Amino acid sequence: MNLKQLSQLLDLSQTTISRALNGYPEVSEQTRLRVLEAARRHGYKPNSNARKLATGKAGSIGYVLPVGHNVDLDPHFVEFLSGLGEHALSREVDLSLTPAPYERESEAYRRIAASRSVDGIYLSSMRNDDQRIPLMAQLGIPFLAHGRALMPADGYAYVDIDNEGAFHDATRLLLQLGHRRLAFLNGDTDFTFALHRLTGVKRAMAEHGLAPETLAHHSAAMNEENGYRLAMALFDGVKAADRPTGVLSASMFTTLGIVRALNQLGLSMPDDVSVISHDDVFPFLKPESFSVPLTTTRSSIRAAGARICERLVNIITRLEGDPVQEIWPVELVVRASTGPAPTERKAAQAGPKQAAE
Amino acid sequence: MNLKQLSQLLDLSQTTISRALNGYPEVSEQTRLRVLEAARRHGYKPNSNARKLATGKAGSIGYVLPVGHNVDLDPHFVEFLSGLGEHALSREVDLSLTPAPYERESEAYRRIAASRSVDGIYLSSMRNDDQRIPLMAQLGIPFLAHGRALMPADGYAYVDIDNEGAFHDATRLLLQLGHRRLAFLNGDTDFTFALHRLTGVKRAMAEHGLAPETLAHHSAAMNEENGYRLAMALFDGVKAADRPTGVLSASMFTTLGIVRALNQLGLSMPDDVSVISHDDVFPFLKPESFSVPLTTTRSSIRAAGARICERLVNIITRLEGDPVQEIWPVELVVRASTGPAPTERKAAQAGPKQAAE
DNA sequence: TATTCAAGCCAAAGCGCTTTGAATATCGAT
DNA sequence: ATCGATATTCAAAGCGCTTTGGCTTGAATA
Repeated sequence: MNLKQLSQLLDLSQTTISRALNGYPEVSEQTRLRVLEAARRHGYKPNSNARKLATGKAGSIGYVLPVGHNVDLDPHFVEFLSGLGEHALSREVDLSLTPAPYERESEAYRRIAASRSVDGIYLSSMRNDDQRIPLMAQLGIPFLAHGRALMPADGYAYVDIDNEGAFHDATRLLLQLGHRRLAFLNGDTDFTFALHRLTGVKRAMAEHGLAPETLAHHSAAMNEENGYRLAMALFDGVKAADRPTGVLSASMFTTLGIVRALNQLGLSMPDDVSVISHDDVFPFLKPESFSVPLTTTRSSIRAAGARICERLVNIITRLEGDPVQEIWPVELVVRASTGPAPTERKAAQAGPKQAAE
Repeated sequence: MNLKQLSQLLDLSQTTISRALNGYPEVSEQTRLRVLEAARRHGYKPNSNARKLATGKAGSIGYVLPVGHNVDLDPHFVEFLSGLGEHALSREVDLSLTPAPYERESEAYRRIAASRSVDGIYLSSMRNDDQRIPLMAQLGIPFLAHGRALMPADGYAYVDIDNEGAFHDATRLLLQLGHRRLAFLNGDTDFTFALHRLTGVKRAMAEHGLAPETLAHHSAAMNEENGYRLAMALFDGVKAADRPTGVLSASMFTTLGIVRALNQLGLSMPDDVSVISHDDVFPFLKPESFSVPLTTTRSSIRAAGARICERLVNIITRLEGDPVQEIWPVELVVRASTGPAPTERKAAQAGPKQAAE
């Protein structure tokens, strides 16, 4: 059933039907009802491609899905998607995923832009010197970044969280608890968020007079395996006086690995080691779901998804004019995985003594 | 830049340009080269909506994304998506996600079908009496299910894994190891896969002369929390003679919770309890990533994603005629989390004695 | 030399919608 | 009875592509 057939059926022009269906005022209420009813009865839905061609609107948001053998879409994405989807629902937009290998990413963006298959593009996993930002500007397609690049710091719209602040505060907590030997199992520093976090950690250390070189910093993909491997390297066979007592972890999965390593080595949390993890608020893996509930820097990636959808739609409909940079504060939630540094505790038990380190 | 402009530029008809670009033979090689070169230089890409309208092909696969407050998209989806995306890339199709709350799911499918915005639909999370199968047939849109429904068992195309066989084999292993008190922390039995698995477990038990009522079976969403909660209910404060010695777990996340509970209760794996988990092969959480490497029933959900994309494209292009039901075997991978039942071991140590139970 | 045929190109007709500009009907006010 | 305003409807022109059917060539065939 298409417009023409329906119009013949009702003995009305296509114009009137189209207007009736799309809520234009220049249609009598009686006609509109008749049209609506007939459309419903015959299950008429406008052909979306024809409509898109006629209006020039795609009614969808685009995303380039990174694929390839070394690329693992991580579980963050699914949470993000949930948030996006929730909001997209209320705005009646679809999400269009275009798979592309990382090497041919820009080609994919160009194709999407030139073929006008989407109204706007959402960017994620921002890198330090992200080429996509100038590209988007050049292609003249509305876009919104989740996270920011380091280099072209301004002039484009993004939603990000305060990664630096979060890890600054987390580090400060460890320092306040007396920890002096810190480790940071960071994500891949090709990504800006990882660099921001590192900056936060170092800033807090500097504020407490600690040399940045004393930080054991490791950068790797955020998964269980790497968490375990790096934690083992940090703790296994290292004598107590030399090993870190405070560990910062970039993701819940990394933390899963850290905890396994600690368990295996018979080190306890927080007595031997305090751990603070970043938590993107996964419903399937919560900080309470650890043998010792984790102290975390918490920021819902799902909420970010919803917000990004909202803003991207606004950008597309030109409700949002000048590019807005939005940075969300991150909450530090103290649970049981953090405690006084071992030396501190010992000192406290033994009575006044020299300060640690 | 559109077709018309390009055609004027080259002083050729739109027809010829279109043919040259789409690889039709009735264009001289020389002309084709000229067209290709000009298109590249001016960055011409056909408007995808116009092309879709003209051809009636959408060049994309549709998926209805379940959203809502009680619906958590789980990490399985992201793995599945990776597989799908990898294959989609080679076939040059996009993936179109339409968010919809579960209650208004069928409306979403109807809209997608009527508006012809996609060429085919992929269905997942199949339920026992899944309404979508008759709906799809009624709407006359090509589709492929990941998993199957219980009721209309035939007449539609699906890719599924042999859940029954997998859990049968896993159960048999436990029984062969002498376990007699079994527990199964299953997924939500609204879903067919969960029912199939239960059937597998019971069949193996029957084969070994065990009454199905002796199985401690619990059905819940597959996450860490439920794994922990149910395992605690099973083991906490229950005397050794009464508690299960063999546990089957529906997912790695559930298992994460089970392991936490066992650790907390001081029960060891596999000495006190043997555990077999289903493993969908997540790159971010592997069976080796447990304090005791897990025995698993393994089936890559990513591979299923790739295969489903492949077959769906075949169905769309009518390369695949009659609906094919494809059921993948599942591998049982024995690692360290399974061992002889405690009573068996004791009996073996103490010399010949009566058989367990 | 006349005929046939393939190669290469084109004009125009859709695809199914939205939207412009114009036509008609209605009605109170003149 | 006339006019302008208002409400309602319509025919037709796109949107940018693909595809049908036909038109020229020039070479091969008879």
